[in-house]
Amino acid sequence: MGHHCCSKQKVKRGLWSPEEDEKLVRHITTQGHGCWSSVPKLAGLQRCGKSCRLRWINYLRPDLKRGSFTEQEERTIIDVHRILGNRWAQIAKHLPGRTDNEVKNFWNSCIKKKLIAQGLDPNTHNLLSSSSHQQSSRIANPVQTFTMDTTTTTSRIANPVINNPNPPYMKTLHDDQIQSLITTTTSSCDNNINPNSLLSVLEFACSRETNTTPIFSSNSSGFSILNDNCASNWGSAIELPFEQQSQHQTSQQICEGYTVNNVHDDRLINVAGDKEGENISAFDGSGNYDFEFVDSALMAPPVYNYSVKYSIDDQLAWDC
DNA sequence: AACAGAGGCAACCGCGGACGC
DNA sequence: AGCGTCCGCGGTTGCCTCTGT
Repeated sequence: MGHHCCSKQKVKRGLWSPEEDEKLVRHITTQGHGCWSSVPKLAGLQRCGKSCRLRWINYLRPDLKRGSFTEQEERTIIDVHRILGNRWAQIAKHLPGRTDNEVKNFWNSCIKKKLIAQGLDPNTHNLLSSSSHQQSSRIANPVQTFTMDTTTTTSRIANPVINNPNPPYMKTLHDDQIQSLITTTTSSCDNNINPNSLLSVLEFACSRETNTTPIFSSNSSGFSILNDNCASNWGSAIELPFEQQSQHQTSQQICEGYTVNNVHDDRLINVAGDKEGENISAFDGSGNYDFEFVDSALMAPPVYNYSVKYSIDDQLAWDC
């Protein structure tokens, strides 16, 4: 069965010839694509509009980056996938010059196997050995909205990002423990967070406060926040001197070993050099990280600060 | 050299949402 | 409100190339 958009006409299928590519490129660069369904006729192609669109987006667009994925791109894909799942188009927005199709293919052919080889479930990013119990219960009872419980937290959150399959601090949380950690309070936020992921909890906390979708990511120097609206965001994390940390914090211990400090502070954070102005991370050299989330659209931004305190052992684990 | 199997990737398919009439 | 069309997305397919025997 052909596409409904082209069922009436005789269309060619399969691989595109260089001549067809040339026709399509010439048409779009001179006329723009306009309505895709009219492109084949105007460009003199025996293809359906859908096929033309796909060919242009995935292959002929001039801003596409060709070649292998870099390690940093791979890490970005993994980190964003952990938050968003198989939303390839959203993930691709974090990778300038890459298409959703390319990211999807790379995931299926390469990253997926790497994660499995590391003992991680590519769907949940949790350890394969411990994920089945939690995964099944989460599917059966999906959690849509959360806020953090500030009083009943006793267990450390497992970190799904790290590669070491058996880190000494890794603990598996059962659902009742997760529920004691996180409680549902709001219906206005549709974030679907993975309560096993510290980063996911932080991501939720920020998005709840700012109505944006910051994506936390780990890298060799600590954490970053990948701004969902910024394609070239990897360079946007700024290290702040730790002494700039706010003096007016209200602490929320989200689990043993981890504290999130929620700061409502009038102090204007210097975001010079950060074009998007969306994220800042600071490291004081003693195992304390401080997140300060700033809305770049505001000149005198409300500042939401998040500190995560953890041991040097944990830092090493993040770095590996 | 010939063949088979595996892997990578481009393209297709079907669905759902947005939009206009 | 209902219908048709278009577009974008994620899942899937199938072809081509590579690698091992």
